[in-house]
Amino acid sequence: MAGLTHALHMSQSSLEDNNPAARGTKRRQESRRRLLEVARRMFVERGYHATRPQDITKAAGLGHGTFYLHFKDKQDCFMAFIEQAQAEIDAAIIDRAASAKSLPEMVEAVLVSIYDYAENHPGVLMAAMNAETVVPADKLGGGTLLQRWGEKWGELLKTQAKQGLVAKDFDFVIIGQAIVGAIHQASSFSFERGRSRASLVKALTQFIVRALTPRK
Amino acid sequence: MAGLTHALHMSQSSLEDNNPAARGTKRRQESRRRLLEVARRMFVERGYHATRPQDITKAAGLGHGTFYLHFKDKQDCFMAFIEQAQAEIDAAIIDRAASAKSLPEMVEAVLVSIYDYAENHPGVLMAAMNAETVVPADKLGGGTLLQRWGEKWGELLKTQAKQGLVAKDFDFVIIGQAIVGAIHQASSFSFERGRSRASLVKALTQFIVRALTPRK
Amino acid sequence: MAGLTHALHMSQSSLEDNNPAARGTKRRQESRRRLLEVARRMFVERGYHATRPQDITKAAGLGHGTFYLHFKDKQDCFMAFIEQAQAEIDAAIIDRAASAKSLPEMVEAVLVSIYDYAENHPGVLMAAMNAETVVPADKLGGGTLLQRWGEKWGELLKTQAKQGLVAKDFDFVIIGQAIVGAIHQASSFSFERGRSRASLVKALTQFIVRALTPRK
Amino acid sequence: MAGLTHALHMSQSSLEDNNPAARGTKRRQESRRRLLEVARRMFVERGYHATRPQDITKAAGLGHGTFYLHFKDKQDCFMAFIEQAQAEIDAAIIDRAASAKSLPEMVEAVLVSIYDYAENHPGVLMAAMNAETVVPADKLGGGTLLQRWGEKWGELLKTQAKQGLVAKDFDFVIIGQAIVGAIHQASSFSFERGRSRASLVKALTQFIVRALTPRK
DNA sequence: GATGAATGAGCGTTCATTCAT
DNA sequence: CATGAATGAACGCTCATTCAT
Repeated sequence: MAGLTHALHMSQSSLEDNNPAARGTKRRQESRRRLLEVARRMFVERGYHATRPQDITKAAGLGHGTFYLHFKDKQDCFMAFIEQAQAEIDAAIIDRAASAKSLPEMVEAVLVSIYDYAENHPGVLMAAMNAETVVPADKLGGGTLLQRWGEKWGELLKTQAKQGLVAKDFDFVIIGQAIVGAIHQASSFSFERGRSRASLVKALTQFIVRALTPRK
Repeated sequence: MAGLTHALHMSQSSLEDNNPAARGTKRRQESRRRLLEVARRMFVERGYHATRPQDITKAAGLGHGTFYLHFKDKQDCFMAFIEQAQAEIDAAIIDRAASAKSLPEMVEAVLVSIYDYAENHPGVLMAAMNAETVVPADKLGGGTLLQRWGEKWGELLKTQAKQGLVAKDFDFVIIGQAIVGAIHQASSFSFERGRSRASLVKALTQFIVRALTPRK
Repeated sequence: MAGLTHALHMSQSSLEDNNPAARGTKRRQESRRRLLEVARRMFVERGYHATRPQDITKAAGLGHGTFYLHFKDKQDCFMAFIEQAQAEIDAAIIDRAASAKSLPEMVEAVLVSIYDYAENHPGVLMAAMNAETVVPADKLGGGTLLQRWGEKWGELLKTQAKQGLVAKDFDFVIIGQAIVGAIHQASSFSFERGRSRASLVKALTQFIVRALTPRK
Repeated sequence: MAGLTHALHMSQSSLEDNNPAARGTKRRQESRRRLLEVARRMFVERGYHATRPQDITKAAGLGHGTFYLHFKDKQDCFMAFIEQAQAEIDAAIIDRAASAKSLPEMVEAVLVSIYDYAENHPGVLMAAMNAETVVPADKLGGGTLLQRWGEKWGELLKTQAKQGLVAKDFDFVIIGQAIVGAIHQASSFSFERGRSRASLVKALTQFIVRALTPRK
């Protein structure tokens, strides 16, 4: 499963800046942290359009203008949130998937980690996935979160195919997308309908494994 | 394929009004038709937030106030558009899927009809699918378009399973969602990347059929 | 003196619009008139930067938004005021100058009419003259008010020179500017210092006439 | 030409402070000097309203707060610039005019020195002349730059008249203003239109000398 | 003396909606 | 039935200034 570990290392730029001058003082960093924390909560709970910079700063206990000390504008703040969230999500899923030993195990590991993340950070996953409905898409690093996941799945499956664990006659680029699409839609549905996580994991694993496993 | 034909008969409320007084004259109906036509084009091209009622009425050659003669508010207009679009999309897909004779044929028929629709009505499908990012979700009839499609697929597969055309040991509710999710994501990706429609149809059909076909 | 009568016919576009559709209803016209009237007063009394669109609409007894129904933005409103004022000033001065029979008479007529206008519309003349400190200059029609006046004086003097009323060996383009500059500065000074109008008119006429009159 | 040499000795207050405590260290003086240098450049290039204290301190390589260590507020800084500029301009013009031997020579000397200064310090002259459109006029020492120049011209001409070099029957207070007005307007026009400096100097000298020279 | 993060009143502007005509 | 002028709450954002460090 090592294939998953060459994770995405993108868009960390605004998360940490090694230039000591730009990194800012402790106070500055603390303000930014609080703003981003509040912004995250509000973007998730109310959505982008219903969240005003004023609301964010007020809830963070700061003045209106402070917002623009840390973010170019509202959109910039949203993107900082999205990048943070996507990095976090990627990390959470990769950590678990990396330890998987077989195809079923991997599918399960990914599903479980997604489910865990979604439970522990309600709404964040969905916000991250719908980021491109708010920001002109090309401003986000390399397409949708789902698309990037799909690409990783594709690469991963290609590797697995070489080892004979997955049928070789697939268009892995498309199949990668198909799988993450299946996971996404089935998961949102299950989650929303309050269905048991176990049944979801079982059904999806079964579906994906059957599709991919090579036949004699 | 009859399973698919009990289409959605929901939320027609604002499409036709049975109150004889309000049903209106020819002129009234004509105004509404033009408004909705323009609204559809604008919602698709510019998005919900970038479309103002003024823009719609102006492009329709009507006065601003006329908008509120036909729609309670902007959201109501958007929902009318969404309902119209969803009905249209459902119809377009059902028509073609209904004639399929086997699982592969059906998968292909659905894919082809989706692709055709998307090509002939650029943006409409995506707008319809992202409707819930604009309207509080519970106001839309019975969840997401994708969810409803997933439910239909589920029912359909259950029927097919009884006939032995599909493996019986699936949780069809979840698998229905998984399939439409796979289709959606793989399709958007292919479409966006300008990949050939044939390769998409082939890959997706292969994937879905392998997953579902019962093994000896 | 007919030279002065081919007055400037520029930038009337926003003062009156012959397109019946755009001309608007009586109510619309009335609103615009009131806005412009108040705007004029405020721009003159407080200056451009200290006048907020809100102040204008409030004093005009209208809602904030109404401002933007009639003017693209604050600057557009200012320019409408400037154009109105300049047209008015031009008219006021031309009317009187047109009846002059000799050089001294003409100088006096112009001075008197400027003085009259300045007294009856306090501040307007200065606002009109300093318009280019507020608007990027090239957006105003053909340079400064003073420059345009200077050009007219130049043309006028050229005509007079041909008739032998004015010395022929002048660079009339520059002299035109010099004269209006002299008038402007001497007038503002006199006006501000509360000096008698008669002494101003006498001194300036004397100065200009002596400079221009041909010697034997 | 001694008349011109009793230059303006006003409003030096913020240029040097005789309070020994506040006069400050070398470092302090150096900071102020740099701020004023940058401020001057920016006020000239961008104008008062488009220049923020932040821009000044940043370009000067100082912290934002430092600005208020040296200037009460933005307006105070602007006035310091204006006073500096006016003193500089006065000096530049007086130096040259002081050596003139006759009326034509003097007029020419003044024109040449103004032109030279304007070329060597682009925009400064204009900024200095329009200072009162930015600062409430009465805060500037003794009226407009142009007015003060006009007053000096008046005094000068009175002296010349006593010597019989200039006609005696003028209201020199007004004529002084008229002359600087003529110079200002003709010069700005020529400068802006890219006309030759020689033709300007010739035309203006001719005009002024003819007006003032006593007749037999 | 110097700093720069923080401030918040205030800016110009938009737009969904109303209502007199 | 249709109109379009009018509305005003609300928006995202700026910037001269303060003050704790």
